[in-house]
Amino acid sequence: MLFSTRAEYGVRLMVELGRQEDGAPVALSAVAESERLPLSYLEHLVAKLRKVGLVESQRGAHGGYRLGRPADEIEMLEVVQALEGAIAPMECFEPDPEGKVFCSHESDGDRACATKLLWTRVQGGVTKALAGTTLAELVEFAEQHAAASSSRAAAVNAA
Amino acid sequence: MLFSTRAEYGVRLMVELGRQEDGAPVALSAVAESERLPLSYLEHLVAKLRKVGLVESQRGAHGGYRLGRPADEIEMLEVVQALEGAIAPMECFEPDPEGKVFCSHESDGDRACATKLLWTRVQGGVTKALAGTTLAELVEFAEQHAAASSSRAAAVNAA
DNA sequence: GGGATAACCGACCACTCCGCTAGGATTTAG
DNA sequence: CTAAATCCTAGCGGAGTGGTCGGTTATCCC
Repeated sequence: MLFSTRAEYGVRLMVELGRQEDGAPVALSAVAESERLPLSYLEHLVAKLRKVGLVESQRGAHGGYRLGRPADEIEMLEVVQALEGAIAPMECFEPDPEGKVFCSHESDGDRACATKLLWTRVQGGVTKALAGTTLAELVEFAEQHAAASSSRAAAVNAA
Repeated sequence: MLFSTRAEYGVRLMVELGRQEDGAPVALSAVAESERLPLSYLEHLVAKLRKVGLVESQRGAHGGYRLGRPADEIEMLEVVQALEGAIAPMECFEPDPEGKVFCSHESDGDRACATKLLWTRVQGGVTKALAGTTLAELVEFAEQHAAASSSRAAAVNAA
């Protein structure tokens, strides 16, 4: 398993927030119910997203969460990084501030990291996939899926 | 961390075997020493590689392991899969026999997997990177690195 | 044949992380 | 004031990681 459920749940949460096109905040309990996820666990995840500004919160009654930015300006790389921590294929890979990867064994002198070539490529593939996908895409995908599903349901009800 | 040390150690092992161009088997203890890895742990890893035919073993004195095929016919995807199990970005992704991904929540009817789009792309990126790299490439990379390292050492000795 | 060498095999173990719960404190709308 | 919501910290059971250990089998060399 490349990622844990934190990424899965967190992304689902972000999509759910993204579907709320007006700025009204969505209560976490609503998300928990519609996605059938444990509320108290979601609280931990949303805290991570809030810390990096991906979501904003409004406390008190009728409060909730909303996106910190428009969905089409949110790369999924940021989301997953906030939830899972830095994306590194291997223990010895420390994330360089500027996208580049760095192997902490490198200074060992001997050929410690023949594997660096491989992990660098893997990391490139992952970050490219994540950075190349915006939240808006996922929201649209979900919307289509929901429409298809509800029209199926309507057909069943009609029959 | 995308992968555990199993992949790291296992790949290092494969590279080490690949550097032995003649068919002579390499004792695991030799690999363990030159890569500074625990021998008894390597035994478990090499067992997985043997089970899928990536390496062959010769028992008894002067025995050891050799590659099951030429290094340039070994995709790293196979190696990593043998070591880490099927590459799936998320719990619900079951590996289809034919490269395609399949989400086990899909039949839920509701929009369970808006995230499928994202994980599919991620998985594509990873498998592409892994499948597009052969063991031969890594062996060559290690050889260059070793050459540079030893020539540096020679320079130091000469000075 | 008898060592020595090395692949095999299975059990076990400490530790960490994941997924989740519990309980409370704080803020805010009505 | 009170209900609803965010926020915060602590803990916890289970699973997986990263090994270790002891023993068994196969093979070469003398």
